[in-house]
Amino acid sequence: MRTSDVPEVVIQRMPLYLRSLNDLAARGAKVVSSTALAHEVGVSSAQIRKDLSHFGEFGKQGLGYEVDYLRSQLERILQTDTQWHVLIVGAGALGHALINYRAFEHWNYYLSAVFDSDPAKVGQPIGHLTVQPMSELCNTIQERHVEIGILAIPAEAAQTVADELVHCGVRAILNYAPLHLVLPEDIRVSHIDPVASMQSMTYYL
Amino acid sequence: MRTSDVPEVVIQRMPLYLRSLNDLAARGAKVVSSTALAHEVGVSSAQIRKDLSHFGEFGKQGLGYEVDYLRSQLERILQTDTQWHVLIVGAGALGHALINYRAFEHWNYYLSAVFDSDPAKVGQPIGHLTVQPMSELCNTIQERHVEIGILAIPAEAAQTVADELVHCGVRAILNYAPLHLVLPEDIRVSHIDPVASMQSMTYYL
DNA sequence: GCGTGTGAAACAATTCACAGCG
DNA sequence: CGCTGTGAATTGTTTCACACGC
Repeated sequence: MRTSDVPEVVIQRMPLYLRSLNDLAARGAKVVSSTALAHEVGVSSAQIRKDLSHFGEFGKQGLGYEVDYLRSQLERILQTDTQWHVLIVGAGALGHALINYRAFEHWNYYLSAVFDSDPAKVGQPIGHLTVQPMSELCNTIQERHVEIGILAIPAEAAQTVADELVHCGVRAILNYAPLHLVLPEDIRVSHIDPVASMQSMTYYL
Repeated sequence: MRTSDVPEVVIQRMPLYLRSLNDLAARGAKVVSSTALAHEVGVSSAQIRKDLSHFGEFGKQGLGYEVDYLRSQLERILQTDTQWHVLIVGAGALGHALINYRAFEHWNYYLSAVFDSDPAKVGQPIGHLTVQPMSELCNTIQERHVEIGILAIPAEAAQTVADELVHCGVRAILNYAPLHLVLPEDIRVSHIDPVASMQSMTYYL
């Protein structure tokens, strides 16, 4: 199947499947049915079968899916079997938390550098990194082949910094700043906004 | 319109509209058309008009929407015009970042308490809070009328703690732990998973 | 028998396009 | 004339239900 005809909602569910397969493997499961996996992930079994069918036939009729095999296939599809170089812009509390978040490295996302525009923060160590000045942004992206940027800065600066990241070669941005980034179509953007999540929930309360 | 017939995707977009209206107001805009707001938010103008129509008629034909009026209506709908009491479980790097994140208070989400199961962390100050032991969870929820819980703990503990939160009266959970929580239907859950967001992006790279 | 993979059917969301009103 | 609000049309997503193969 070609990239362009897999719906984006499907791509967003694939990581959930991968995560559950990982958990199942850790618990010693060798085989899993779509029904069992569905229960684990919180979706319907038909949805899992349909989603996976976009990429091939991974199961065995009457049996289910081999956990290790399906996991390796999902890792290949999501490209989590190769190393990615990531940088963070913003050395505040969020930047700290992200750098200390071990799950990134566990999933092959290596935090290569952290930047901040505040001269008082430049030079400070955070985890295994040292805060660099914004002037070194482009060089670092190109020298270390950074493909992904994380924006952990206030909204005011985010569009400008995002433009710079893209200009220097970054192709995906995880945006923690509360605004809609306008970027070229071929740049992937994911947006995390805890306040928006809260507001959606309080609607129902 | 009744709650139950407004699609969930619409509810998830409402906070984006509110945020942009806030920005527009800060920039001095008095009136905004669906086209202009759409540009700001990154959706189509028809979608904005359709979404808003679920809740009433807020615009003026030939003119657009009064920024302040629409904003106040969205705040009412999302219930961001009332104070909410929030607690955090997990006093790690993420817990620190969340406590220091001023946007919560700005939007009427007051962090009332932080808990951790690690005795070494109990008693430590974080921002304006002091880390409490898990044994005080239920009492605090009930005494301070906490409606929302944030899980900033490892996946292993998350289901157990979520069950406890719900048992003690919490009605919405913002879940940072990488697993699917199984909870009663009337409990709202939002899930934030940076790794899943990354994995969806690297699919396309 | 069991559970996948998949067309067909049902359902949901988005876009279109325009009547209607200020 | 400009822009909202909204049915109708389109497009997209999920569920159903069953043929097929282990």
